[in-house]
Amino acid sequence: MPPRDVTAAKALKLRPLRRTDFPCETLALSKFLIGKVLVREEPRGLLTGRIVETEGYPPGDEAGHHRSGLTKRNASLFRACGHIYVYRAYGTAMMLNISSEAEGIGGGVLIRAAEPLGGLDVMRERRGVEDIRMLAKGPGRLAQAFDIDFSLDGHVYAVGQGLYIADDGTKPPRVASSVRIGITRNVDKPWRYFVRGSRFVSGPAWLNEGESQRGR
DNA sequence: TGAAAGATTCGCT
DNA sequence: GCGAATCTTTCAG
Repeated sequence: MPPRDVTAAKALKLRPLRRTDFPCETLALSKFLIGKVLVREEPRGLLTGRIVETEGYPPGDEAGHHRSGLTKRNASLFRACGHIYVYRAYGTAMMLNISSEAEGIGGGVLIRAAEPLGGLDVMRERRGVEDIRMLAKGPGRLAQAFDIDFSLDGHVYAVGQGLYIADDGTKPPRVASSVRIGITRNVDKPWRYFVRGSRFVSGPAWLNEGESQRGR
């Protein structure tokens, strides 16, 4: 008989994706994840949110943590695509990534923001805010709302491991791209992807209107 | 062993 | 809207 989590997911009409369903290429995976549902399994129930913003850090990208080769800290980025990489930036914010290239090649996708769908009370309690738009808008907030920590780092992505991605059958949203946020190298590469018009996307408003509407 | 940088967030003006 | 807080890892000497 299936675990309770799986039953609950079924009730939400979620179809958990397997690791083999992911495209094994950084930018393809970045776009693929937009519109999918991030699911966190925890004792109090399922936390769910639709992914509305990602950033790709392909092999050779000077802005990626894998730029200086394999180290103890970034080892997860060099694992086969579908491994979870978690790290802390600026001492306070946790970031959730998924490795996106073949074993031995450094590359990853950062999940930057999500639209909360289920488990809102738990998220509000963790985040200490009521506004639904503030629950998972930005990588650090998303990680806090979904209780992401180092215990997930290095795990192979798999359904039933506490964290997975699902498809709820909705049509893929219109995806726009822009330059990435918060980096100092390769700042001109348009490897950030987001749902145009979503209020749950982080970053300055002018960046989220889409590159085609910037007027130049 | 020390110094510097970093894929951000929060609070205050 | 702007500036400070915070901590781990990495690189250089």
